[in-house]
Amino acid sequence: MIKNNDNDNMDLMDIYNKLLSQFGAQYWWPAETPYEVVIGAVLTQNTSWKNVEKALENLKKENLIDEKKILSMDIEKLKELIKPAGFYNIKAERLKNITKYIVDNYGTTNNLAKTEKDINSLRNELLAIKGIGKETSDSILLYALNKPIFVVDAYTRRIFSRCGIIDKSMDYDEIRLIFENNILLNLNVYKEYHALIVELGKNYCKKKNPLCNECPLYCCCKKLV
DNA sequence: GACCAGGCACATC
DNA sequence: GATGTGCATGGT
Repeated sequence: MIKNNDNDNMDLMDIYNKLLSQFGAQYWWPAETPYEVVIGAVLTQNTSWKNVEKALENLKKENLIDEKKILSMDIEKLKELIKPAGFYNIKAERLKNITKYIVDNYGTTNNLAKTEKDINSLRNELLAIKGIGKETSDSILLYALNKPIFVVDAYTRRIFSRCGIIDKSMDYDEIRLIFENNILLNLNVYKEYHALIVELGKNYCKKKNPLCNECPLYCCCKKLV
């Protein structure tokens, strides 16, 4: 897929293996329960994970990682607790929205994970919730519900367009399908690949350093510069 | 002080 | 359909 002097025909699985050997397994998502994944997925929208951790810690201190408690609690109190994660007014609404969907239709996130419905049906249900877009829904499907769907985020777009594998103009699902059609259909690979992309992005592929020769994928990118 | 972070909805053209 | 903007805190 990529051709250059250092790596001929590197495909998406080669890149996966390269990242895995560089960074090691990430064991995502960092959460103790599926519902904590749901909360984290909403809180991390356009927000660094460090800030999300502070908000999650506030909720954990009061034993609030619980669907019924979040649903019934005062929204102003919820805003206060998640404030460190930013955008707290809209995120409190979004947490209420998705939690109401879970409780009304499945009771708990654990029950939701056990449903017989296919991935596409579940995805459409999640996308119908106000505040849940594609990345958030797919993060929940993959990491909370253990459904094999590839998560595309800003790092995925940035890194793989710099590598020339995808085009910047491609929309979310086009990019997602490129990955799903070119990597092993394996839950663990899906989980690790996205986590490894984030790890790579945080360390080497920020907006400010578009090309860093320390980057494990430098060999793939430099021909493009 | 500017810029950025594991998005999303909405307005406008 | 593409592009722009508001939402907000905390780290670099």
